[in-house]
Amino acid sequence: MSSFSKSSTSSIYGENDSDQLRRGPWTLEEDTLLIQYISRHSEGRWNLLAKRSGLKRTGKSCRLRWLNYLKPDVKRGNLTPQEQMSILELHSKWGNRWSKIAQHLPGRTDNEIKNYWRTRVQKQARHLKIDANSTTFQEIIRCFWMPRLLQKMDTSSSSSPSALSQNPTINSQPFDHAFHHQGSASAQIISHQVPYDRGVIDHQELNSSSDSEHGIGTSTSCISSSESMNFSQVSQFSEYPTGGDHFHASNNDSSEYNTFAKDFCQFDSNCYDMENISQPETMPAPLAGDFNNWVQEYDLVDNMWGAWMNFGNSGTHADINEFN
DNA sequence: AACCCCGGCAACCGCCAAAAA
DNA sequence: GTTTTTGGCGGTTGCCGGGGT
Repeated sequence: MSSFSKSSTSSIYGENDSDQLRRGPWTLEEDTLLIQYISRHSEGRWNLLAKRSGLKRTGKSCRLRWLNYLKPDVKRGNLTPQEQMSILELHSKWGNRWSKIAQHLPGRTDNEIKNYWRTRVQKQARHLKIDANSTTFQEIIRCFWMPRLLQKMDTSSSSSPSALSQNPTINSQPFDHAFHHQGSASAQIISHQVPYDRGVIDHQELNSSSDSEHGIGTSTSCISSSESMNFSQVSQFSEYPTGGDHFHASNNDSSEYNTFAKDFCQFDSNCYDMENISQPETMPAPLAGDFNNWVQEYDLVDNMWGAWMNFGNSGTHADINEFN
């Protein structure tokens, strides 16, 4: 149990001098005190501020409260698709450099971005039983999640040029091109972009596509990094079959496939939930027990399944045509 | 209605680097 | 040049509200 809960479950003040600092949630009075003090003396010198303002808080606590909550330009509310897109893209470049990422999202704090990543993005990784920092998951984000956001961005700004082109942090061209020239359904984008039926990966293409300076979408290949094709992460997919034989189970008799399908559909629905949009009519979620029909109509899941098989087969590619 | 579970988020902690003494 | 203080960062915790049973 943390010291925070200790103080909050008993008394907010301790027994001795050093414990006379308040902890836990801020009250309206404390917020007012802090705002008033900063309006008169400006921010900074947080320890001094804590002493002189009359707040029984540490300087660090005051700073945190101000920067993450009280500061006037702190933007509150749900992250827009554009902001989500930026986070995904910038995190792929910089990793957990939350403050650096936050600098590119005006009004958003590093804490908020960190929370978004942990509660939303990592949740998807857990559903798919993948390490959120793995190359594989990054590819899934790039191939699956980002096109959804692009779709949302474009539909929400239909009167203006492509929403993506308005985001300076994203190299929009390839996705933009894919979006406008391959149809609006994300399933189409994905099925065209994912070369899962390729047994050999073009490493020249891989190298160009993993150009970190340009970030996402610099290639039409979704399984793009050479690292991801080393199959060194097979152990991560131990719950999924590693033999090519399983892939023939396009009928309902493959429990492994069904497990994968369930997880994938959960991932899918979570993506929709996250963006607060409804699934397009062109790609409805499959009904329970009707998954195979859905698969045959929309080649989304079997593409992903093919990807698993590619990983699991150590390079022996699965023939996704067997599905259709 | 009561209980449980879970996700979101505010706030804390430890560590480290830069600035100040 | 050394020590102390301050500020910033990333990781973690636990409260709280909503939904499900």
